[in-house]
Amino acid sequence: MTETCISNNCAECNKRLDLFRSLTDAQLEKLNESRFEVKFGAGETLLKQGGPLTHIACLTSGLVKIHIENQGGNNFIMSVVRPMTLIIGPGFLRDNRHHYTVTALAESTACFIPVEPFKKVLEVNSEFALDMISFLNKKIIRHYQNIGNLAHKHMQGKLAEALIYLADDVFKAEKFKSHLSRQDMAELTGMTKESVIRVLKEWKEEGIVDSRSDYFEILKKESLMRIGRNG
Amino acid sequence: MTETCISNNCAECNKRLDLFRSLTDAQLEKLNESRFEVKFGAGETLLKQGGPLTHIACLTSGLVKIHIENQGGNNFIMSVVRPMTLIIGPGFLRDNRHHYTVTALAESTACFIPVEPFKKVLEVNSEFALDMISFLNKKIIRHYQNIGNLAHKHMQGKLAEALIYLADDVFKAEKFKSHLSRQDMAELTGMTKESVIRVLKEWKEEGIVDSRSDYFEILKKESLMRIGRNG
DNA sequence: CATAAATAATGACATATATCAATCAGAAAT
DNA sequence: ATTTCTGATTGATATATGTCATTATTTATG
Repeated sequence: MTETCISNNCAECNKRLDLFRSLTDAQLEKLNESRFEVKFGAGETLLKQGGPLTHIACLTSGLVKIHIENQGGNNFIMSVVRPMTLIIGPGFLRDNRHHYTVTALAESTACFIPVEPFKKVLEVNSEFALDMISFLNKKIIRHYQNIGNLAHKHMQGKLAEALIYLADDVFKAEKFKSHLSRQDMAELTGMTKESVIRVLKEWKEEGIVDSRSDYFEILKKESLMRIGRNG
Repeated sequence: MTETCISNNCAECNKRLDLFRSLTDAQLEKLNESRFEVKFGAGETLLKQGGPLTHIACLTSGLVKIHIENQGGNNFIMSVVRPMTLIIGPGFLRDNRHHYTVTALAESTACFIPVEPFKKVLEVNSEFALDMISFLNKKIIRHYQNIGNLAHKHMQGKLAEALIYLADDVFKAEKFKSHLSRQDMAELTGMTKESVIRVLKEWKEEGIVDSRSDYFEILKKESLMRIGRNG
């Protein structure tokens, strides 16, 4: 472990990343050599859209949102990311710029690895390269969901899909503390915060979803899934 | 050339694909061995969402749309694809299903290559694998545009972005015959066909875009880009 | 050429959702 | 405990866009 490391998660983080399962010890070591960890407070920016993509990041603790910023301050939250997830933007092997911003939702730590050694390892380990392609394809499938939701669904459908995404893919529980404000929920769904509030109120009255600030509990999963499906 | 080949494009198509630039002759031959070509009429389906992803496709002539189908018949057109483009969906190395449908907009021919030899070549040629990652990242960047447009832009902004996409990325000209119906334009932008018609009429009166059925001519590119940017 | 069919265009109307302004509640600070 | 501040909530209103019905235009067909 290098002395730049802050948390004891860090030494192990590469080994625990599923995407790195095919790496040899020597290859892991190559990545670890130049790795360092940084701590972020809630609201702080880990990576900035438009900025240079010099490192890949791995969240080791906390919670972050990945969002694209439009002109006019209109954000869209692409995903909410928990620890042990690799963050590598589509600028990699393209323009080497960030195409999204990553912001901490809670106090978080992230491990940074320069792209060069990462690229070198991809070049010599084809199994890893295929895993990387699979990893990107998974992200693309998720984008299709986003696009399908935004293109034609009504508020209820979009919010239902967002809550199911948080429950199933992010927090893996029916009750969770999201660390997301109403404004964040709006940016996750492409609605306004007022509309989020109104739909949430409606569902609380109907006993479908209970919510208090950033805490959510899905009470009638089936109903919510039906609302999501039917738009 | 195998005897299943119909057009003389086919024998050369792999060599002309930019993505295949790093392949050796032997690797190209490996892909060519099991390659075959199929002809499609306008409106016919090349690949069906949900169906098995057994082959990758390369459009050799014509024009196709790649679209995702929602329950309730709500489509969204992700991209319009011209010849010499590889079509490989995100089900590759994941669930081996198609996550979108590909439909011919005009009479088209496509070359099909089984995924297995393709995967084998990826395994032995790391430069090719990196090119593949770059190719996927390019698609992801395009998805971000789609998402940004759908999340917060008004009709004029969305339609402007769509026309600029067609002019710059697909047809590479300010005048083009799109082969897209008003319904297709609606599905490309997440609007209704009536709204597309109304905005197009408005722009014809203002001299920004001229249009007759599936023919478009962008007259004031600057204005259109401003509309697209400001939403 | 005449007819049918499909697609495009128009207009009237409904409604979902954004916008704006005001109030409320809980957290943080003094 | 009191004040301050931020975010949540509510309500009134405006408006963008969808829906539906009708007519026009183009394309296909016998």
